[in-house]
Amino acid sequence: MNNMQGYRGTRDFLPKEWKIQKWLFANLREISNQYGFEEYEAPIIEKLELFTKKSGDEIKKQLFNFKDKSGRELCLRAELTPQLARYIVQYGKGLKKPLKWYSIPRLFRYERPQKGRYREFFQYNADIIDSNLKGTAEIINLCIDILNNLGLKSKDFVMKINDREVVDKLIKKYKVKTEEFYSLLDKKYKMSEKEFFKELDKISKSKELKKILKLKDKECLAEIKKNGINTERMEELFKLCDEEFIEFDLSIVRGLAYYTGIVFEAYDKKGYFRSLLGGGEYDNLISDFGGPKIPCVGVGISDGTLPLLLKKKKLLPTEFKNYLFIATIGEVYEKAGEIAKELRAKRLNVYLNTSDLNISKQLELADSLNYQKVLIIGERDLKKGEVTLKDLETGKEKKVKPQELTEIL
RNA sequence: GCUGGGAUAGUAUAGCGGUUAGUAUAGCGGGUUGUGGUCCCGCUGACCCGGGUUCAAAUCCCGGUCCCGGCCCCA
Repeated sequence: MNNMQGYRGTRDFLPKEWKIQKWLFANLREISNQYGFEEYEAPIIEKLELFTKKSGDEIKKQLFNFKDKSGRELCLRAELTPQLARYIVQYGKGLKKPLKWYSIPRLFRYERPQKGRYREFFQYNADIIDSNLKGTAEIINLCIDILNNLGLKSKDFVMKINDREVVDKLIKKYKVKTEEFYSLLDKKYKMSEKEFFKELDKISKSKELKKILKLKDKECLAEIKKNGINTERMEELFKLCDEEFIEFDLSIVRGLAYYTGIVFEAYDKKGYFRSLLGGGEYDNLISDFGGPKIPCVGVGISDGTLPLLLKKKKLLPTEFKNYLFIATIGEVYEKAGEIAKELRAKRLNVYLNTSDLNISKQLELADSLNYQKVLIIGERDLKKGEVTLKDLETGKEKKVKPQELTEIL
């Protein structure tokens, strides 16, 4: 074919695709604002050190890193949280807390592209700096609201919640190896139940633990409590969230080291896709970056999986209406320009024909661009002091005087 | 890092050793030079690259490149 394709793992957003992207962002912003979260931004380029600090040099394999002309080690940001941590360390002293902040960064990861995974992607982030259990509930409710607002209901997704502290207590009580146990939990849904318990048998012979892992949701939590482990925070959290959407699930552990308490992930109910979003409480990140110890909670929603589910559920918008298209016939451009200027002064969406297309072609163009109305300004009519206003949906049209337009439209 | 599949017009596809490389859709032009959507006609437009096998390759073989999946990982 050709070698004009874009770079591996990136996506090209023509107006058609970008409109959907913007629609998604608009939803995220709307709900975030409703929850009183403030938007912020951060540089796409950062010092490499900021990303290797917490995750070690290993992470370099997954980063787009490079040197600037003075030899400084830099990279394209692969996540937002370290930048947020940097902001808090750098500017946090002067900011009243708690902070409820969100952002929709473009992120870059050097990894193999897969379904719903790209090398360049967007990931909505919302965090509460200086948070508590109520804050965690607020973030979870925010996420549920976002998904609801996009048209996803409780039959479509479930918010799975776990508490890392509970997992850690299980690990201690049943004397299993932390890494092995986490890794097994994480893989729970990737294997059959039989396989899972066969694997579990290799790392623990405990009948109690086995029983816990056989149970689900509330029953699982109750069983854990019965075995003397404190599950109070989970119970409190359940009171603060909408039960319709949430579920306790021990297998939600999240990969990263920085989560310390409650963690959560939303999944489509059919289990077609990877997680739709994920987040949790992190208490040590700010201090790890040299700041004070501040409990935080955050969530990330990337544009990898979520649009796949929305598409499957036919929830992506297909039509974006524009308002007024001004078509011209003959030498009327000056007058058309004046009219456009007046209407635009009213903040209306006005497309002014600048082409030499004939009226048929202009109407076709207006139609394909989804304009609701066309104002036809023709030489012949204009001599009579008239223009034609046509409704593209109904096909009806009427003659009006140019000076009436600002009233009518 | 490990693996499976694939590559034909802008897009989606048919063809599976000999085809004027077919179809749909989009684009452009016309039917209709002051009226779009429907309809009709026309035009533009493609076999990823390199090598091999063969009288003959889009088709078979080898290598490359790229794409799409899965595993690992997933902040």
